[in-house]
Amino acid sequence: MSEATKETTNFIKTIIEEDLASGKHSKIITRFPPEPNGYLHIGHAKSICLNFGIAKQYNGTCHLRFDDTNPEKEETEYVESIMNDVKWLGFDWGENLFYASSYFDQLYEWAVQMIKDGLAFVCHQTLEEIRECRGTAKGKGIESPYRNRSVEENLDLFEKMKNGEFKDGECMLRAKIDMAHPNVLLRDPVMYRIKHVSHHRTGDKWCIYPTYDYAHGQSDAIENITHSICTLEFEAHRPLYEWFLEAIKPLSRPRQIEFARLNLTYTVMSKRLLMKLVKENIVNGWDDPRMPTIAGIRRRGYPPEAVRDFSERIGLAKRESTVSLDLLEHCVRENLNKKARRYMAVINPLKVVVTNYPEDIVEEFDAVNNPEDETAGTRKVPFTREIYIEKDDFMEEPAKKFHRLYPGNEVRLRAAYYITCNDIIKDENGNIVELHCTYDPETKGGSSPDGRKVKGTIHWVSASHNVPVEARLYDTLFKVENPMEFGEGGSFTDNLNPDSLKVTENAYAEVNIKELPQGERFQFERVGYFVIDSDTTSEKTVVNRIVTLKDKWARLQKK
RNA sequence: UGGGGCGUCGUCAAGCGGUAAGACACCAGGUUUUGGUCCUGGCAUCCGGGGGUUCGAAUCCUCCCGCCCCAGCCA
Repeated sequence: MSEATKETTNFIKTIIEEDLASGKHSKIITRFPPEPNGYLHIGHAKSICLNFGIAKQYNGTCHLRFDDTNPEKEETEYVESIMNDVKWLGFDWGENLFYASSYFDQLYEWAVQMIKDGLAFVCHQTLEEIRECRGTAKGKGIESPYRNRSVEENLDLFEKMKNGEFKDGECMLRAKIDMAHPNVLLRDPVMYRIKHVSHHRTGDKWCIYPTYDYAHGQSDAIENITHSICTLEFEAHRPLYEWFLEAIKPLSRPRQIEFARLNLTYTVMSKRLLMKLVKENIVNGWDDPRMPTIAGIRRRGYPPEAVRDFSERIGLAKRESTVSLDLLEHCVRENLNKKARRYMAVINPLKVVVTNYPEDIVEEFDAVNNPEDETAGTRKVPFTREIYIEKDDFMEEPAKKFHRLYPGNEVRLRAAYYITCNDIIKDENGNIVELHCTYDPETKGGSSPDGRKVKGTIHWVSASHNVPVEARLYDTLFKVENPMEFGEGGSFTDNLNPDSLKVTENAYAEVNIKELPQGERFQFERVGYFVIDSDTTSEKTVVNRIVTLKDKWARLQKK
């Protein structure tokens, strides 16, 4: 079950294996090329795992390259968060940290060469003129009147562009391809635009910046990338990617391969929409545990190994798809089940007085830390006459097949004693405020010498020896599988789940919780997996629910 | 309607001419000091649809249908 032994195959790995077998490549080099203009999300995690995973599997390398060709949107803050996220996922780019902006000189030289070869020209058309001349999808385009300028004039003009002699948008460098090409991207695409804007790395050195199409393939070539893996929407760009490579003829010829990006049920993945959730304070920042951002799932408590496992299990193909959140949660549970220690906590307390138990005694029981891992050992849990149990674990009038606590029934308190419910104490409004039970001293530790069976085992916390916790119970941010399905004139925010976060009022956990460091993941038995949140202080312990346990009883009740 | 892609179980996804892997979900049982975990069994006579080629097709040919991407000086 370990992730390392569970590697599957996919069409990209097949291509790589063929290239290795044929001798086309002896070393595989991939790259993860984020634009530093936003936070990474789990969709990026798929790409990161793919690119770094392939490099690892085939003894190659994977570069981290910031695709920073548009200074208007990019910031250093983002490059830091991106590096942090990649590291958290467990990948290491070693010495291979690059920036497209490092290649601006080389890119410029190549552009000059292209002008000399008659493959590029400076165009003075306006934005509107370009748009009109590009033609419609079915009609042909019209050539720019500047298309046939002489090499000398183009060289002179391009130099002036670089030297800042033109205003933003006044002119640009275009590739000379074919205005009648059926693929509109090949109708003399823009290579350089003028932006008198400081760049986060090159400062004011440049006022002309290369476009994605002109920069990406060449950056791949400079880094000797063998397989340039990107998402489906770039498929139509591939002919252009190859055209530039053919025009420039760099030593290295990378190959672009496209795959379908990840979509997940009950969430949205677009940067624009995630930005809106943050900007409008619908969530509490980029690292809100309900966000699909890497920062969000990290704070939520998802283990990076589970994310990697998920990434491997979803497979890879070219057909667009939406993966069920169930699979991600399954990966998280599977990972945590084996690693997370168990503790007890009562989320919604109901007081129980064990009437035949001495008043001034505190007994300590040994509780198993993790039934899946013997080496995890045991811990001491204090037991007293007054305890809390979960409200849901008691029913005055038991439903069918309910085998927890109800009048006259005996249940096991996990790791402690068997108790039987004798009395229900209610307030003037008829609300149950307290239960009176009796325990059987012979059942110490949770088993009876006579071997009698109890059907239910419930968790509990001492009413006097505990630590109050603020438990943040997270659910999906949206209440429907596809948040983008909304009515006319509506918005994806119409599908927000009003119960995506519930904060407990008076939850109590066993004292051992106090020792756990921030970021520690564990299970509250029978409740779910939790993590110590960064909002925890010496006065207040805050825990986030990572994921619930599967609940067969809840399913039974629905029937 | 121009160009580029894609259509296999509820959701992902193998399969590449020899008679539909696997995972998640779901259903039914068993074990159990977590109604958790674990274990056992079930779950596409059928591969978007129609024709054709072939002893034999999800895999080849053909026509049709559906969905996605492309008209930023974004990536």
